[in-house]
Amino acid sequence: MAPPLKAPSVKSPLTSSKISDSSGKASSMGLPNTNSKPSTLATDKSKIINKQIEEEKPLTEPAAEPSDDSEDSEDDKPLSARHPVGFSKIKSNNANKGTLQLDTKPSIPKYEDSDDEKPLSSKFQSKSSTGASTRKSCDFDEEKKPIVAKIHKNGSASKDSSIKKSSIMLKKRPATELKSTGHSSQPSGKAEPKAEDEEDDLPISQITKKSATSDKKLSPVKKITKVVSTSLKKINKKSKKVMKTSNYSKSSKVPPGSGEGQKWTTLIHNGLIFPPPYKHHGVKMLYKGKPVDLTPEQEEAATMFAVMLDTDYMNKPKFKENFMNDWRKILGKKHVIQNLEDCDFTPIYEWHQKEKEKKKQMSTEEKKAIKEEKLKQEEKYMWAIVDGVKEKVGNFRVEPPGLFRGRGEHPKMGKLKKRICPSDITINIGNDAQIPECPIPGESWKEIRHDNTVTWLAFWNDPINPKEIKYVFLAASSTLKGQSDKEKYEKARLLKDYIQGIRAAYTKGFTSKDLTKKQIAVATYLIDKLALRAGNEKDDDEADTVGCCTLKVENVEPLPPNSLKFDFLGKDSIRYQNEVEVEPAVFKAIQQFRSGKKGGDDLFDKLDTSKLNAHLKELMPGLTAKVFRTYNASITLDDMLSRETKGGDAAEKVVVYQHANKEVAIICNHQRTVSKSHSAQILRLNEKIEELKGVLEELETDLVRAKKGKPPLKNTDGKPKRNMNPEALKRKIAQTNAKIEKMEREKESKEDLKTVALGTSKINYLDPRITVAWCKRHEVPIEKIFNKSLLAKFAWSMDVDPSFRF
DNA sequence: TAATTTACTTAGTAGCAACAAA
DNA sequence: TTTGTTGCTACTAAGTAAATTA
Repeated sequence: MAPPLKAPSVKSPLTSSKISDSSGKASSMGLPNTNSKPSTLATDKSKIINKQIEEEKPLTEPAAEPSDDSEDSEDDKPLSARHPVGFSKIKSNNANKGTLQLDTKPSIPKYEDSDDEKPLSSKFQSKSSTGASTRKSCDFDEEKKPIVAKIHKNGSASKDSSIKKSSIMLKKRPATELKSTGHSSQPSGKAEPKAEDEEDDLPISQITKKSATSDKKLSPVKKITKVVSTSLKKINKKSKKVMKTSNYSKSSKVPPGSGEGQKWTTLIHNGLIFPPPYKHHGVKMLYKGKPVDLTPEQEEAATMFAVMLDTDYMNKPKFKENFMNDWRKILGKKHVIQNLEDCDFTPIYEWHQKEKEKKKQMSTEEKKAIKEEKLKQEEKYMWAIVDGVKEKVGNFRVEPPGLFRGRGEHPKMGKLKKRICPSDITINIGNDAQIPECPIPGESWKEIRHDNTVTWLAFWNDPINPKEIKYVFLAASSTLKGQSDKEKYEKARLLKDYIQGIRAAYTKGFTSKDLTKKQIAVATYLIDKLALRAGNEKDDDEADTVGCCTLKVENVEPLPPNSLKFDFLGKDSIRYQNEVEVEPAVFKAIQQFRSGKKGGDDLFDKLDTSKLNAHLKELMPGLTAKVFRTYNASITLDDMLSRETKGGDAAEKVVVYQHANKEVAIICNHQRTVSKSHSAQILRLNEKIEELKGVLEELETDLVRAKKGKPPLKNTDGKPKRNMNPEALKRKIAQTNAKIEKMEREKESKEDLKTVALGTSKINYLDPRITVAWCKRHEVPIEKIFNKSLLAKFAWSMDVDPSFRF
């Protein structure tokens, strides 16, 4: 049996003082191999065959069959034989599970626990309508009904305001009408019937007719070509794309595919809101102890720096250097301020603190009034109407100027992020929609596009790195985002059918004579086993972080006989530290890849993400490196929930869920910095526990006395205590014990999770249908797991069949 | 084929509001 | 009522990956 893996420990350079490896919660780092149930192998194989017959989908040959013998020889082995490590925890449990019958209904997994099979009442469905993103017509709809236009609002329960009525017609597109990928979320085959029902509100013919009207009598295809008129250069490409998807126009009911081609037919929005202009405060900073006069522009930059005086950035010379270089440009060469060391920003800092304090001290009414005023100003920017559906816009506020807060050792940290003007911004909007008024008088947008093959509403070039683009997108609750979210999970589910073959293939590749093939095999293994990111190439003007393909020799240390010690900075400069036993062939391969290289050389010198992904695509259609993360995260959740959910009340089941969530977060190395108050909180808990232990001791003494018929001892302050009978004392002792235990658990859990971020995986990696179906099966209110935003984001998953398994 | 551009997803955190405990 | 804690949201940086260009 492989030794348990160490959890990646936790130390970002930026925060190194705050974080330390919490635990070595060993078992948790094991590779989620739940797919490896021997029993499901056969099932999966039959699935592949069924799918191909049913869908006439030749696709890429499922990698499940790299060759007949390889399949026989590999798949027949328990997965543990091929992945002796990393499976430590889950593997052993799975070993007991190998009794499933071959299931002829491909997408309906069988359950060991027959209770699980019982679909709960559909009360759940109705519950989902309380979520922020209901499929029901909202008040807004009702109001608009008389004007044929019906806008379905997606993504918020907040009050509506009017978006200017447009010449185009509005129709409903419920989120449940997401494009089916052939892997229905409804194993029962009743895939998303709701959409049709709801569309009944508006007869198809009517919709089509309206669309035609809105299209100014253009035939749909013509119209699309017209809408897609970004630039002459692009017309050919776009037309091709459009042709591919043009059959959508047969019925407006079919939402445009999100994968490629057309994303929308009509798009209306009001542009963006800009931050208010800078307000000169006149507080003078000191230079060599003397107050300095600054122009508003100079003062603005000084203030940006001053408000960061209490951040970690002040300990970063690069931050200060970059700031000073940019500030100097504003100050001018001859300015009295010549170096940062002689600057004293505290007067501005203190002024800012006072302003914050003032704000805090405002009465509730004042705060409310300000909030309402802000809402009033922003309301019109908050929404877009996409194909007649009112959708929330994600980031409708233009980013304000400030100092760049790059993470880790970012070479550009501290640089001045200049103010974005309308003339920096390109707007994307429907051809027939009114072009948003530029909110700053006398200025105008950089460009207006009408590109319906993209989902962004606007963009500007990042002032820090002009090659980078900042986009304005719809919110996560929007239909468009929901659709691609669902597609993401469907792709990950598809990997389930191929994973055995892929694993067999890369295992073969470990000993390939072709070095590129060998590196691809080992890299894929690491991505699968350790959930590493792909690792794109990075520029020199970014923080020096790596992913799998960009690992350096110094990041992976072989520890004989067959372990690897990983230590590198990944995304966001979060440190990944892990020591893991690997297959001997992998160990040997890594040694070979390292030989003759220096520490800073690429470990996989024959490899980059495009080569890797090109290879993965040969194994499964659409497969890329990141799919493994989604797959391993979701299958781990599904597996852990099914194994660990026992009886008990909802609260106990929520604990099971959180435990599974935590395992996934650890696998994905999702970290957070330890909160400033963490140690104080632990200290306080310890004090309380000690106090309770004291009480317990007294009670026990009293019990002994009470049994002898003696009165209790006096209190610590000398006062007499109430005389209780032994039974009452026993009850009290039990209560106190329970309290102590609860606090101990609380403390343990707090300590355990202090560096683990649970939210990231919930938002991005865990198929919400697993959660929703589990909640339905076990009568756990979904609100216990998903907050309001997640309910809105995952609206598309709410009607999943309770029997759904990933 | 490599480099660049484009479009999108994934990520941690600051700040604040809601809630709980004292 | 005050203070501490928790959880949510907005924010924006930093990834992935495909398409396009040189």
